[in-house]
Amino acid sequence: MVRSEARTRKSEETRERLLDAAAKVFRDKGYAGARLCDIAERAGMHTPGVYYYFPSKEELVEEVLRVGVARTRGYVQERVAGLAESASALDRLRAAIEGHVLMVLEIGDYTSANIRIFGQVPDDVRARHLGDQRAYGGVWRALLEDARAGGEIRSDLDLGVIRMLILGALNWTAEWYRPGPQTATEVAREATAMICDGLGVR
Amino acid sequence: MVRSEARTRKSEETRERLLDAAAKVFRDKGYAGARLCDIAERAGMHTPGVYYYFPSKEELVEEVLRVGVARTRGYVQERVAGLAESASALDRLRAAIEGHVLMVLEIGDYTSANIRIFGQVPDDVRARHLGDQRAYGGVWRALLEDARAGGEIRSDLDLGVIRMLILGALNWTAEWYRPGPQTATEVAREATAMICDGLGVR
DNA sequence: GTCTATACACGGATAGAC
DNA sequence: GTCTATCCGTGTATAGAC
Repeated sequence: MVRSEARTRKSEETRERLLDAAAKVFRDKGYAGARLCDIAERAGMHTPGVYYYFPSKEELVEEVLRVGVARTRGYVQERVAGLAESASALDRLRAAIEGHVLMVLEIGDYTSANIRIFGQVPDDVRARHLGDQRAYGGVWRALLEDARAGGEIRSDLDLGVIRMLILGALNWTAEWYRPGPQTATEVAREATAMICDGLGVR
Repeated sequence: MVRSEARTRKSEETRERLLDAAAKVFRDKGYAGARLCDIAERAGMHTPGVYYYFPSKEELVEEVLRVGVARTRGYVQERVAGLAESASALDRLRAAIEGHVLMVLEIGDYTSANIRIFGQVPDDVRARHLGDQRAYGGVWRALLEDARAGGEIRSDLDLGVIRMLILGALNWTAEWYRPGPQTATEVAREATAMICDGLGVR
């Protein structure tokens, strides 16, 4: 019993190493450009070893996508929930923006992988993943609608479009940000400033 | 002389058909996912025909990238230049936002292709293309700095980061927008509203 | 200029030993 | 569980006819 548990744990760890490696390689090379041998090597094994854990490249990428949204949603919700009761709806939106940026730039290889490869995976994989994606979109929809209901944001905006513009600004950071000139927190600060308050002088 | 000119013109047209096809296929499938046979078929020829016009897949994608930024920059600058003399720096920024969005969503297959595949092409192709990309970035840098110099936008922002956040919000529309609920012009309007004025009530 | 035929390399996936 | 060996489909690229 103990032995088999230990074995299971080791297997669990290897599977995770493999997923971690897959997230990084998919993010860097894209779906079609990522080779299973690159992923295997990064996880310290050879190509066929992958097939002990996942039946195909498609199922591997699917799991990366799934973990990506799940962790992102969890982290963003946690940050929003961690605010004081007195926080305004706009403050909650700011917290979500900051959380999402930190996941993309610092914490989440799975998050950045998800962002970069979602548009490249085979149609059936993307179709199966759409539900998870929409659930995360729902978090943002609620934040925006709360803010509008509370009169904290303008009433003349199409919140569906605004939601995608916000996520676009944040997701695109995965394409250009390199640590150095600015920290991820600074990028998040610029984002909340522009999105909530605009560039124009007040 | 006439004969050879006619031949050259036809060749020129075929080359353009091929590039048009390449832009669409690269945009839809990504760089690695795009097959030369897909591109050739869409252009009404067979795979080897491609090699009469381009020596390799890399040089083909390079040309698509080049045309993409060139046209985008041209169109955006044209729109900005078309404004009345009395236009403010913020109005000029709004015109650039609208122009860029229209290129991504309606006019420019090469623009959307560029956006979606730039991060996927082989390193040497991307390196050769960086100069063009930066030149277009310069257009936006100038617009933002003019606005700041004129006191039309807040002085506490990092314009380098802001520039990338703006382009991110606009570029990401290529990932989610489908004609239907909103027109491209409406998306552009939401973008200018959020970016220049912010979500918060004034 | 564009075709058919084909060389050639590569990457996903399987077989079977250990 | 992970290895070596290998199959096989696919995609870039070339040869050479028309």
